Amino acid sequence: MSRLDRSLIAGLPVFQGMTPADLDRVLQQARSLRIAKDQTVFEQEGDAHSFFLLLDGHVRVVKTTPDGQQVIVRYISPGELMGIAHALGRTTYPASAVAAVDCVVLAWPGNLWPDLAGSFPSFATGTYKTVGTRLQEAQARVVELATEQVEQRVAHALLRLVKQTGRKTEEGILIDFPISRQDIAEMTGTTLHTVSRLLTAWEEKGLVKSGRQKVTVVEPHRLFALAEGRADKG
Amino acid sequence: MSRLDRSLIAGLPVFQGMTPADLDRVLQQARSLRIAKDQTVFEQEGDAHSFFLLLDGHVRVVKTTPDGQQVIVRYISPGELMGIAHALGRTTYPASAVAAVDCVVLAWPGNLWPDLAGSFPSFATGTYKTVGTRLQEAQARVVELATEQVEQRVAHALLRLVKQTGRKTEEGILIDFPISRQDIAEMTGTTLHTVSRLLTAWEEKGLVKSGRQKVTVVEPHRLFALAEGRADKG
DNA sequence: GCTGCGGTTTGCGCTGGATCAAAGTGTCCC
DNA sequence: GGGACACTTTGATCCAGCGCAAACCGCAGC
Repeated sequence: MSRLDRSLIAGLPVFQGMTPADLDRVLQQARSLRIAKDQTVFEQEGDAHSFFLLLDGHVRVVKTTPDGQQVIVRYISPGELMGIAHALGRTTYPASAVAAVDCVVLAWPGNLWPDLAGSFPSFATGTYKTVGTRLQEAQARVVELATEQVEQRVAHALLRLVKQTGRKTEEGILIDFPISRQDIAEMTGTTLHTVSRLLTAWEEKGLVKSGRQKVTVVEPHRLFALAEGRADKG
Repeated sequence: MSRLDRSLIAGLPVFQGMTPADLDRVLQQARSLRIAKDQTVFEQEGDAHSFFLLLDGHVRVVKTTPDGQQVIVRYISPGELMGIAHALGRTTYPASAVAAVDCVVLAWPGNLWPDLAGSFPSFATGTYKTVGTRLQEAQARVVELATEQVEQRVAHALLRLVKQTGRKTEEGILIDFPISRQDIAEMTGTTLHTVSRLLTAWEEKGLVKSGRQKVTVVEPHRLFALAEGRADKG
């Protein structure tokens, strides 16, 4: 296996405050993996053998209900940790992770966690901060689902994606990986039909442009107004 | 202030593995507070000055939307931590906590967290385990809200309460604090009207008994079947 | 006991979105 | 170039659950 260069991870929030030597030691324990599009990184209910850092690509974290319905919990962007069940004392993954595009990830054996967290307190703190953010996000989504109408929820979901993975183009801000109506529906608890109708309505109003597995937000501020429930003139 | 006895907290999951001397040292840093019914323990967005352990009573954790709608995030039972924003590197509380009945809590200054976590690793681990559980719960609720009908969601909510705070009576399992239709509605993203209709329907089928701010689950297994979406005969 | 208040029940009409169905369209692959 | 497949659009229908309104009830305080 080729040696991993510390420049891969230096500068990431989770590794802040670590010396180059520390980074090398951490990297020595990791394996680098290539995950093809639509392959799973880890499986819901599966034994939590590893935890991961996404280096490149985009990963969908999905929960499946007993009757087969899927809900997209979040998207992971490069530089983020995933599968960190071990850090929270769990032994199975609570969800599945599927590559939305071809990905590169680093994987550490899960049982290494206590060791790493002990040796590198700033790594531990960084991880817990991530967890805190995700807990808060999850609770925010509970509030959203409990109080908002579908239109607002879809608007919020798009804005979140724009913020997380938006890439500026001349048309507006493009969500930087293939995403279908179905995916958006699974993020917001609605159906692909309703999402499709919303997007065409928004497109007519000039808020977004969208195509096959592709969404570009043209006027984020107006979409935001919509998400907040403020009526949109035009 | 009266000295706090370690028997108050010995045996709680979060303090597992600590010596009596350790417990005393931790307790020395805490203040004990009495919170009257409907008083708030901490406020959403407020500066996270402390973290808390509920000794006695029941606390409602509530998020309020900009337009004033409330969502009940969870109920805290005796022995549980709350307001642990500090442990996750946050500086404000993401929600409010309101006493559902008269309560007794222990409060530690928030800035003591790194100190305590450093000195008592098992306390830190215990806390993170709690956080892990809550994250998972929150995600489970996202899935619930995204995929289930109101009837199933309300059934799930009641079952969760029963498990958490149920007290056996001759009629069935009573939820051990005053809870209104409105409260249940705010836990499940519906209206008190719908909750009321559901409860009367269930009462007719003999699944539950309920009254003013009071719910008793008579047949948990049948309610569970309902929550899972399996039709109920009779 | 009566009165007031907060909580609960119930009826009714309406509508946001789900469901079902079918036809369009972009893209990859042979 | 021509399928074929996956994704998307659009129409038509239906109903779960919301909003509104009004009555009802249990409990605390006077």
